[in-house]
Amino acid sequence: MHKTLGTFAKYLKAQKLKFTKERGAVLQEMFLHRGHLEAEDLLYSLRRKKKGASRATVYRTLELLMDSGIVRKVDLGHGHSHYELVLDHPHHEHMVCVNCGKVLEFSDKKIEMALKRLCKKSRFEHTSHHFQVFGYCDKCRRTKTQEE
Amino acid sequence: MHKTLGTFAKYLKAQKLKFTKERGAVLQEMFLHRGHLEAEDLLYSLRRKKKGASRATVYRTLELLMDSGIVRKVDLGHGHSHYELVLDHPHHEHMVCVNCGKVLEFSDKKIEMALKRLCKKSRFEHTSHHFQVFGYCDKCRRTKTQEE
DNA sequence: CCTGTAATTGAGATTGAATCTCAATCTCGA
DNA sequence: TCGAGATTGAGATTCAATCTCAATTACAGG
Repeated sequence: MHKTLGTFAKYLKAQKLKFTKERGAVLQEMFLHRGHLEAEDLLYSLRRKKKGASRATVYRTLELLMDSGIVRKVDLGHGHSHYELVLDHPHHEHMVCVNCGKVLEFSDKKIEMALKRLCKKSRFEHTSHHFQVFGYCDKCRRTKTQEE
Repeated sequence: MHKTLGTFAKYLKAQKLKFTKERGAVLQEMFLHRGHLEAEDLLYSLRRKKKGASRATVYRTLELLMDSGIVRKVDLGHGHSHYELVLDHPHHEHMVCVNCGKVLEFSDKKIEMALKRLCKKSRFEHTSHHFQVFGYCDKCRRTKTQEE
């Protein structure tokens, strides 16, 4: 947290932006929850603690956190965004359980290599990608089988 | 088209639903445009031809077309859905140019295999997935380089 | 070809995520 | 400490998508 806070402060200063308690609160909340967080959850979580920040500020701050490389936006196929801390967490993909919503992370060198090769073939300059796999996690798979 | 129309009619009958001119028009429009179509574009395209179908009907019909396996929903990372005909078009992934919006399709056995293996390892029952790659298509890549 | 009924439609309201507006407030460097 | 310029928040707005419900339509059975 301390290090990340420093990164954020440095980023803000470089952009001639200001460090405010609202911005600090949003970053702190991201650390508290870890995992994949929705903007609305973050908003209500802050409200409950009376450390409010308006909806607009939450979204604006998340934007800044992304620009400074502290947070990344995650698409879990829910039709709205989730956010996660980058930290020492390298790029990865997500498996989403369509029954309980659980999210597993994975990454695979073979897939990365294959993608690189495909882009080259299509003369496509890759900048980023999203890969969401949907299905049933171990637990829900078992439950489902019993019910049938 | 004829064959697909038959499939749709059969599906509707089996579900005790009715074949209406609005539903026919939506399916026809999907054939006219091919490629990846947004629901709103489809709506306005129909309106221009006075073969209207309300927004509600367009969305409802797309839902039916998906249930009957004629159309599939595509996530191109735009924050809203696109739709494409399934036809003899097997499953594939998308490369989206962030500059001009062009969409390239690809699919890769190696990636499929790797994914299968990963799911097995995580005891995850795969049902579907979305894979969007963002970057610059050949043309935009060249233009971009010149401008720098 | 009729008819009755259950499905369908469309206009407009509603939802939910996300963004915008702008007057009041706050931050921070000089 | 002061003031310019950044920030905030309440509420309006946008946009995709869904819902509501009265009026309309399709179609199976007679």
